[in-house]
Amino acid sequence: MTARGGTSDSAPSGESGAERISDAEYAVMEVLWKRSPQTAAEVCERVCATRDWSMPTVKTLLARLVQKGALATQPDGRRFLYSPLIERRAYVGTESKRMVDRLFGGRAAPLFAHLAENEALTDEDIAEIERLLRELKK
Amino acid sequence: MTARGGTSDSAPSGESGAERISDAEYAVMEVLWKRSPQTAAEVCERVCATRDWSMPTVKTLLARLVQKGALATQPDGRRFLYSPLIERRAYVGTESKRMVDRLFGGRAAPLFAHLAENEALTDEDIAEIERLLRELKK
DNA sequence: GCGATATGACTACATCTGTAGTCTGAACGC
DNA sequence: GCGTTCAGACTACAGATGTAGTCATATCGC
Repeated sequence: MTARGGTSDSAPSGESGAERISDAEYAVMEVLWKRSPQTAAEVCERVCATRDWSMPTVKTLLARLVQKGALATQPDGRRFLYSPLIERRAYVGTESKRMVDRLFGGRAAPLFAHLAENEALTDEDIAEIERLLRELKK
Repeated sequence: MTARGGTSDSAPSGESGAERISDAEYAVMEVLWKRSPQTAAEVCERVCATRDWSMPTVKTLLARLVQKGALATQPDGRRFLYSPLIERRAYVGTESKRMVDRLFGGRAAPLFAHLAENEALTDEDIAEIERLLRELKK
């Protein structure tokens, strides 16, 4: 939740460390969750045009993610191959829960009400949610 | 909305300004959404013990929120009475959507899948969501 | 083998956020 | 009226984040 806010106390994925992954860092993680390992240059190819970043920016973000324990490095000649150390689903789960806790006191129904009101639910979403609800009731 | 991260571009509630409300600032807004107008001292009474903050901290957060356009001030003698300029529901809606956009590509069903997996859905939530689904299908 | 180069290491700086201290003066209370 | 006090205004500082530049060097390629 984007309230951005520095000194938070949640782990990137609940594993180790206590740092958060920032928006910019998350964009880098997304690239590597899609495909890894990759080099810094490869990551930049995928993200620099859309985000209007330059290579030094990506390198900084990668280094910070390594520092935070979110990425692993594997030497490959003069460069590193970067791989995620946290799973996307774990990260997404933690962040989702954190937002629900923060904005909705941990309750999912109010969140759903909000999304429904704002027409953020497609017919597909509805069908999928109904399917999930059926499974939950088993 | 959590990835904390400074220079974001979303408005507190889509009204004016381009600043985000941080976690700490949000705690202050919550107090004033519950009851306003209130003075800085009153806000501190409600939040300083639980957050282990002192009065200067609250005053800073209030001033920043005023600067961001999220709070209005009404002189009352030597002090101000603070009131929200943005509605909680608007803020919560924006933040929810932002997170769904960011983590789930704007789709709500995957979010529910995550919450369901993590047992974040109570029986009450499920019943409520079903009710909302029924209304949506009308 | 050697010059070129890519890339990590390191640095820079502005802004935001978290937390709090200091000071002044208008309001307050006696 | 006057001393006191409270609270806004202002300041401070550390850490996080966004964005990027510089440099040294090991690897690369010829």
